[in-house]
Amino acid sequence: MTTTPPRQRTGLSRGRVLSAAVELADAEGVESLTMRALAERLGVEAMSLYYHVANKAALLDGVADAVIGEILAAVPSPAEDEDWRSALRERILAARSVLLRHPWAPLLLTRPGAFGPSAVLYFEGVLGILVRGGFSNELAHHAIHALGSRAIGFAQELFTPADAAEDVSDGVLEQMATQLPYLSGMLASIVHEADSTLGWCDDQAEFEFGLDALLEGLEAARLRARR
Amino acid sequence: MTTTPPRQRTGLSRGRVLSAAVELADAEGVESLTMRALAERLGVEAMSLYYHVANKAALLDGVADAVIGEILAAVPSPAEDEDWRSALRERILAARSVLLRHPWAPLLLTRPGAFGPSAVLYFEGVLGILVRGGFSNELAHHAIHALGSRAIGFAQELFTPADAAEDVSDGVLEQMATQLPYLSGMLASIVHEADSTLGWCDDQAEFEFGLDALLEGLEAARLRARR
DNA sequence: ACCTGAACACCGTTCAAGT
DNA sequence: ACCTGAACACCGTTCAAGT
Repeated sequence: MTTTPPRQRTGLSRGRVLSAAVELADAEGVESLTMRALAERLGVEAMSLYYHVANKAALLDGVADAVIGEILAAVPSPAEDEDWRSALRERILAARSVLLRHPWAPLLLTRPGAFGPSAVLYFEGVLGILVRGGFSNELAHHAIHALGSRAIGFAQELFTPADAAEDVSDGVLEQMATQLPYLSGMLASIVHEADSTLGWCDDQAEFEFGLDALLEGLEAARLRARR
Repeated sequence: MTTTPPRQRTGLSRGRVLSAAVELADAEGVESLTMRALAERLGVEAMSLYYHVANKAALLDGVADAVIGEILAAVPSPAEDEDWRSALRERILAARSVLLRHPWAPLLLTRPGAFGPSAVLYFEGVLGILVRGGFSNELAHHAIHALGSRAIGFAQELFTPADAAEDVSDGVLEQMATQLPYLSGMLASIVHEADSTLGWCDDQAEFEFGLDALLEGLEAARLRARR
């Protein structure tokens, strides 16, 4: 009898495949999450993965739901006396703190098939907070749509003045002023803001501002509905 | 002298490559937008594309900006006497109507490099509406972040009760009731809603509800800032 | 039941070469 | 200046085969 090498001999499983995929994405980025690289990380041949996962799309769906599972574990259960707004705010910011550890997750979460069993449980919690807080089923449904990806802790943006910031260094801002008066004015103002010490925008602060604006609008809608 | 075949002999250009890419994505989906397929559509060899576009990433960035260019052409210029809220609402809904013709566009627009010259012009317009409407540069900046992808007409969601709808047909809803009381309650309510005739959710109505909630929250923030 | 090896069709991209 | 052909490294996935 020869002793096996000190590699794990537990055999694969869907769970081990998915958690290895999360680790790989964390370490090397999603673009490096290939069937072959994942197999190598598990000390196995690429084709072995197909026994535990139907195909690459199913793998990515599973990884997305695994991230939401991680969120579920991190999310606090609302206190009895807490109002809906701060309970929901707390839950969403907890979800966000998990996503910050997995910057690649939003890409997977916005794929069509990403809505899995953990997502169902997560939204059950969100919905419970809303309904117990006085939202009708219909209004709570609209509220969840209104939150969009913010409900799970991320906001998709494409406005990145940071990219334009490089060009602003020399006299380009003066040149911009005639063609883009509002943007150049805003950039000039923001440079002088004290609290934008690192980078142009404080992502966390912007996320919370947007979340609070939305929550305020939803509260107004709730009050109107009660009449 | 032999006559050339009736194919366009204009030669390639960055513009022709990009508009052909948009057409291809519209017709076959983004996943079919490969360098080889795009070349074939243009009656040219795949490698010829690299003369007009640095690589595939640059191609996708260009396509994303081309879509925003289309949005720019469709967006109305606000009337003189229009208040910021309805002017911005109108602009965003016009952007959305363009994106509905390119369902694949959000995927490209949320890529890191998608913020191009047309996006700059688009946000210059948004910012102008806000500043003329009484927002300070700082608050307008926060407002643009708060709008996120909604500013260009789409909302990223992953809450798709429609996917769960299939399973609800038989007695599963009763089975759900104990484990997922809130979701099963909401699903039961929504089925009975009159105006959800086709499908579960009216995407356009949900988008407008979320947009209006956000605009209401932003207006409240503006009023607070003026004091 | 679980894993493998060889092979296939398809990518993006390089490089030297044509006109 | 603009386009091409052949080749390379790398994908996801099939299939028949091993244990």
